Amino acid sequence: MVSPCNTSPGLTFWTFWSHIGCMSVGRPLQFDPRASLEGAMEAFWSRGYEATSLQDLLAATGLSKSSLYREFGDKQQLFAHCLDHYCRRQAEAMHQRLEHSDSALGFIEQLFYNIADTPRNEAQRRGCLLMNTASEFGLSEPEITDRVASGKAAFARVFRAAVERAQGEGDIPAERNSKALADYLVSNMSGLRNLLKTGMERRDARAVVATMLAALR
Amino acid sequence: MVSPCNTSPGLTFWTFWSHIGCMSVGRPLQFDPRASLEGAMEAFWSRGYEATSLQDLLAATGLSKSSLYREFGDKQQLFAHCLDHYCRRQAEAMHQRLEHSDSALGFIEQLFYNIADTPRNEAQRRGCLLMNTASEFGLSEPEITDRVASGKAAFARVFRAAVERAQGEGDIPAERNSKALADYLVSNMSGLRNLLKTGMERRDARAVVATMLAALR
DNA sequence: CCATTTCGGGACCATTCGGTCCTGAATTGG
DNA sequence: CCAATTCAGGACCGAATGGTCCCGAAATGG
Repeated sequence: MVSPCNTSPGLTFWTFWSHIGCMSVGRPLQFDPRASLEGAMEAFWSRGYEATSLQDLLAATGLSKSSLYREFGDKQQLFAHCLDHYCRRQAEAMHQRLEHSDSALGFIEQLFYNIADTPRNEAQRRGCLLMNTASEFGLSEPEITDRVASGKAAFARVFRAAVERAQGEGDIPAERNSKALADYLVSNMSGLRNLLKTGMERRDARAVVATMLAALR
Repeated sequence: MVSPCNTSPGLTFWTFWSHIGCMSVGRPLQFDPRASLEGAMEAFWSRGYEATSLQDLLAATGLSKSSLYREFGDKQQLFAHCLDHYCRRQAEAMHQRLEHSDSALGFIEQLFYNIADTPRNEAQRRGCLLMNTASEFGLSEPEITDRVASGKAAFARVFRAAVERAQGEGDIPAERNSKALADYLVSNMSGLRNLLKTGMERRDARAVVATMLAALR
């Protein structure tokens, strides 16, 4: 009986034997867990949870079935990891873009117009994995619902920071409730992306964005 | 060989023998096709397309497997009928409520606040079947995509009528583009309902609605 | 070179999937 | 009562589902 030592970054955990040290004997990982996770995320993002089969996941990750189960557990656990990864990645990217933008309102505007400009094909108009998940699962699976809630909160936090910076920059009235505006932006993000899935034209989408932005002033 | 005569209202079709007349010999329908369709619609509405099994549909319709297939065809055809039925029913109900409302803007406000007030449980926060479908299928299945597009158009039409009436009543500036506002309302309907699926509190949802309504003025 | 460890692939599992079809019962008009 | 018709239920189907497990191969530290 030896201290379990998993070399995978994401799933490593430490027992009370861990101070002994983790001797890496045996065959090392032959794949990049991050890349595999990313691949699975892409698959779920494109097709949703139910419609993504294990076959799809094997193809997307490049793993064998046994490797996938050993590394990520069952389908739902893998999905949970993908969702977390997506939210962290996406929220961080938004945060970065906000930081490097000289106008917070400009950041918001560009973000939404970029979404409105999404080309009209299936591969690109796949929505937001987080809100897709909210739509598919709703409040049915607590395991998922919790992650969706915290993911949504992460997005809202970035939006709120953007709103408050825009208020400091004089682009949004200071008396507006930044939390409500942040939720409003999340709502419109979801709504707009969903509308794009109905096949809406680019110019119509841009008109919706313009209308939505008017509420910020 | 006799002229096929289907007593079901939804699926009746006429051959070139139909002028002979449709003699209703044999055992008549033992179920109400409308009620069965409604039941199937409820099931799809609650669980989505993929997650709803034939077993679920049999339970929801009260039909035997053979009856269901004879009456509605396969799962996807049944779903298409349910989606059409939902859009017709829902758009008509909205239209009625608009007609009987003395303020078009009030109609819009009440509609959205009612959504925001949806109790926080799984059964009630199941979103809008149309937008759920857009989310689940996206642009992948042409058969579905077309229906989603026309369903969305039906909703937008009601909203547009409401906006234009509100403009006539002086509640929305006449120079605002009613088509863009209508799409904006559809977008927010979808976004708000999706946000509710993340477990959002009632008061936060109402704050989002208030923000969204501000864009109309 | 060897003992140890974990790799990857696939055989195998029961279950469920959507879907077809057969059969006896039920209900009709004549 | 009979012939005609179509009902409802379930047996049955192949395929695919998510998931487990075994085994030879491979890569390690000593």
